[in-house]
Amino acid sequence: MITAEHPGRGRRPTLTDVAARAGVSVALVSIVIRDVPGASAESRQRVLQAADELGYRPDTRARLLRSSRSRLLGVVFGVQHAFHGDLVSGLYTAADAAGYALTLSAVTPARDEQRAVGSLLQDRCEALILLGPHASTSALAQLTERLPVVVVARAARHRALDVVRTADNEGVQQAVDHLVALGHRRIVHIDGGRAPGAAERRRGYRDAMHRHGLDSQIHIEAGGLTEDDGADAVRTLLDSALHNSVAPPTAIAVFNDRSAIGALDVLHRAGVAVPGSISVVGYDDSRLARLSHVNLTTIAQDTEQMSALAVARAIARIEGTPVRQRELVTPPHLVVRGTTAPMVEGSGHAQPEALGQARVL
Amino acid sequence: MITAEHPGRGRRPTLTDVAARAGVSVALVSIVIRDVPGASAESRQRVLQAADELGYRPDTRARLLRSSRSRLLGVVFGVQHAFHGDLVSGLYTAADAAGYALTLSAVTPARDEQRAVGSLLQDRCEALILLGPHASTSALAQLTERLPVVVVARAARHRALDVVRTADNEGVQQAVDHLVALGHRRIVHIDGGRAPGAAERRRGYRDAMHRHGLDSQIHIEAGGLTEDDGADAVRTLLDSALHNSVAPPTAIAVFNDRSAIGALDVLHRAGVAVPGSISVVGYDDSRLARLSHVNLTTIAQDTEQMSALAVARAIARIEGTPVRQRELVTPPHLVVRGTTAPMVEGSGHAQPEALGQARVL
DNA sequence: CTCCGCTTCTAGAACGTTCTATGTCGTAGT
DNA sequence: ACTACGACATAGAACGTTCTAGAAGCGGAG
Repeated sequence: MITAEHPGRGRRPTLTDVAARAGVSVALVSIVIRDVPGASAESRQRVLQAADELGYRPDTRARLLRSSRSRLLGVVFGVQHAFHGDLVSGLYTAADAAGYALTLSAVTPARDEQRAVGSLLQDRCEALILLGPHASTSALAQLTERLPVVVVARAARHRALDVVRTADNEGVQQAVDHLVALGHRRIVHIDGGRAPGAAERRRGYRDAMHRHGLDSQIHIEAGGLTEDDGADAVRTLLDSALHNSVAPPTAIAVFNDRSAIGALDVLHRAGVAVPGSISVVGYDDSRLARLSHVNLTTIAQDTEQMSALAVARAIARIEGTPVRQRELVTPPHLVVRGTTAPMVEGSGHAQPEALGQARVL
Repeated sequence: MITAEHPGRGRRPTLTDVAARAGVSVALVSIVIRDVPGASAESRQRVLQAADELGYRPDTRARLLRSSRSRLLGVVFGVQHAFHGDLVSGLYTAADAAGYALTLSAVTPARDEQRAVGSLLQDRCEALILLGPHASTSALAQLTERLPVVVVARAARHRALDVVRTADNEGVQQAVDHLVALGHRRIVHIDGGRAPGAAERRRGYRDAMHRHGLDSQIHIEAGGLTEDDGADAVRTLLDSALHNSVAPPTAIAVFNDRSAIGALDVLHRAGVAVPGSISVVGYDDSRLARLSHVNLTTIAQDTEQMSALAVARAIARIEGTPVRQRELVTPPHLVVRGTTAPMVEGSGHAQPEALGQARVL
């Protein structure tokens, strides 16, 4: 594919070089390279051969400079978040299909969002796609004065902002529905505290419990978004079951996978069988959840659809297509793995012998 | 920072606009914007104000087009690998400090390395930095005919390729040294099979054991790079300790963190105390290892130094600075966390009661 | 033979920068 | 008073591409 003809690294070949070698004008070479009508089959062939021999590659920057359109979407993502990685994958394919290209700009511990956005602004992007941005809604809104902005995986209510996110409440509802279908009734929610999305997931839990007539069973345990938060919450649950002789839950819907993993860890160490005695559902379908020894039933956000929507929306804005709502909410879906099972008779009752070790922790 | 003066999204302001508003020539504006000598304090002030009022941003592409130098480094990374994320972070800061900019190009399940590289080639990068590339060494070498190529975190022996990687053998040696210093003697290595770097880590294990006069204790258990591989290996170890009444190891040095986590999981479930009965060392210092409930002692690759070296090397090639070796090998370092502890008397001997549950798995 | 229309090709002007060369000051040296 | 010089400013050509307008060639209709 890459011909080794000209090993010299001196100057990269330009249209002029190709034109000279093929014995035609620069304009004609441009026509052939872009594969637009206006050249005979014969010269087309000749030009392509010359280009190949020289190892010619069009210079994107010069190309963009000339044409007012850049067909370029800027993407800001967190280099740490596995979830963003999935989204970026989807963005590439969606943009590709629409004939747009992507420029990535990473947020790292040493490179804040502002710099990431700044570098994209200089790059002639026609729109910005921001994955889970930390900036305030008003700061984001200000950006829209320069170019369309699509916020992904985060809520942001503003008339100028487009938002693509998952229906977090529905996700938790699905988790609860699943657990109820398995026969569970004492279902606890370990929440995400003040994390983005946490409020909505709490709401989803309450609604679902209510819908199933389980209002009396509603129990929200304070959690967070790290493994430790989940671990703490489960310790609290087990302790109160032990001391106050409260019946322990038979199922737990956790705010996210990380927290769920902390929860699982404590359950294992306490000798509580999962899913034998307690079923656990996470949220995110992160890589962690898929690990065979974790094998966590969880709620997946459809990253593919989200990125497709984000790209579509960005392009709609660029091209001035009228759109209905500013907020696109995709449905999440349940991924059943190994941490949920039908409730067996009696397993719902306190099992002192199984919970005995809980104090060790 | 971003003035809202001109909400119109029509045309982004150019040097000409700023020049007109400030009442000076385009060239002078260019001088001021680039902050090079050749403008009076007074007009500098006036130009900057005009630029700010218009919300002017230099157009990177036009800028690059004009100047032969692009000061741009192309980076190919896998969007899935947490490790690459760390490297990218480091690359940004290193490049920044050297006055270079980065263009990222991601490898995703649907976008192979060739495309990632191709897009960078069109972007006028002056050098390529490839993180853990999959392409064959000869394919990589061919690229060097066009521009300097630095391969990171992977071995590649070729006279035209620069390589930055970690001394994998030293890493395992440090792990063994640490364990020996804690009093351990029966130290097993769960290896990485045919994974890149596995052979060298095996070698490091053998050398270190030999250096400590523990040749008779050398025991390499077949592993791999996933959690399951580690789990399987530990099961084998425990089984053979039980059936053949072989003394079980008091410490395990595992190929990588993922495999170590699988190993830890099996140990926990088998009721073997870590680090009470068995110490475990991982490799990579991945995010997983740092999780509080995992808290794995591990070997860290110095991503910061690796990325600094990669950038430095790329720039050296670009600027024609002569360099000594083509291969830069950085030393890894031990990160002591909670899965290693001094060997206690007697803990090295078979503990049937502790291993009893191993068969359950 | 002229004129039209078609296809194929080309010259030359953009695009937004930077760079080179040159110009215009005012001040100081002879 | 003439030159010399530094500091500041500008005109205009690049960079590699695309785009607009038009030229050249050619076959066929009038």
